[in-house]
Amino acid sequence: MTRDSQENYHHGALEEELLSLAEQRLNEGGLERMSLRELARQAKVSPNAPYRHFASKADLLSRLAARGFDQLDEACAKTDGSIDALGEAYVAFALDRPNMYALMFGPLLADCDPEDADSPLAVSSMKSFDRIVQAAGAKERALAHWALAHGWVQLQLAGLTSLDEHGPLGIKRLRQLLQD
Amino acid sequence: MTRDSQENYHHGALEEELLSLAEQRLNEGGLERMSLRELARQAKVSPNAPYRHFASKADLLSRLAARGFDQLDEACAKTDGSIDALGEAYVAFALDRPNMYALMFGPLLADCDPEDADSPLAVSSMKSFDRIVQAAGAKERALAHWALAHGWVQLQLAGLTSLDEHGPLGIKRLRQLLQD
DNA sequence: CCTGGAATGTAGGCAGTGCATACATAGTAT
DNA sequence: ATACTATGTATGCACTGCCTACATTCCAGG
Repeated sequence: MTRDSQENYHHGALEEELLSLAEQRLNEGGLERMSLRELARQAKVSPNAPYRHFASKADLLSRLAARGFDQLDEACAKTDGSIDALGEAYVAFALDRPNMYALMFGPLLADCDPEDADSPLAVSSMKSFDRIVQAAGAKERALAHWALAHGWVQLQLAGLTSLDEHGPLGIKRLRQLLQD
Repeated sequence: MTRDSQENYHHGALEEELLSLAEQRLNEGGLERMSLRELARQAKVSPNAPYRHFASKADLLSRLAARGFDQLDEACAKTDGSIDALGEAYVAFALDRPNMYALMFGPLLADCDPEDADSPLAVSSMKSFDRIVQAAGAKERALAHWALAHGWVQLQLAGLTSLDEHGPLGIKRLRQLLQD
């Protein structure tokens, strides 16, 4: 190795930068076009360097999803804690970061769940769930509200809601429509 | 080419077999492990043969998703047409074919929607939507019911519902929980 | 019948990927 | 100073989607 390369042979904070780059790339482009090799390229590092910090690509994505749940929880923490306010913040977050939201509720979540309960993703997702439970008062009620918000988000992201001529719907309105 | 290969040089129904194999492989294994080349291998055909029937892998998957919507619609058609019965059938279908359901509501749906409205996927998904609208009586009401059912399915598939100690919830119960 | 084009298959190759193994270098505790 | 560990590089393998070129088969119009 040459002399001057000694100064940056070690990156110093590769793990953080990789996650940050991945998040950026996820929010702009999408999940399909993201590869470990390209992340390494952007971090100006060899193609295999990421493997010193992440066991696999799925591991990297799992960490990223955990970060997403943390951000979601942070956004929810800024509300007054009522179910409606929480629902608004939840939907706004998902619509603002559709790719991140898709990743968070992708196959990674279902896979990691049973295996080890203290993986970053399991921990962060549970924290989000706990907040919803607290706002709803009971687990079953929390599940119901979560299901409605989640489904509503998904339908909007899939473009299925372009047929409502009566302006944008809110969660409260959806709940009303469910009562007749 | 040798003499005996003349009899099966042309497969005859490659398109249908590829879709069928893909569906099978999707329902068993999952989407990640499915590759065009492997489908071609299973159909005993050259790696590039699929490209005579599908413009790309995404095209194949889009066709497969359309098939999924057709199957969903078929399952819904067997009910009495009430919202509750339709919801039950909907949820049962999704839980029975989780990977197919995930594909149907994956990025392909959002992508194809605006471009051309008569792609197989757009046509089949709209047909499903129309059935829900008819059962619900109005578009907005249909969207609300759809969102609840869809979200509930997703939460179950993600394994987030393992915390309900009070036995399995139904959609009707969920709707009750939303009313207080 | 036969013949020319369209449909459908094969052959080979390219760029890119995730990942395994082996090796080099930098930081750190003793 | 020296051993150890963390972090990076080099090389390579098997695989993928997809491109271009070529071969074979089917089928309609003379």
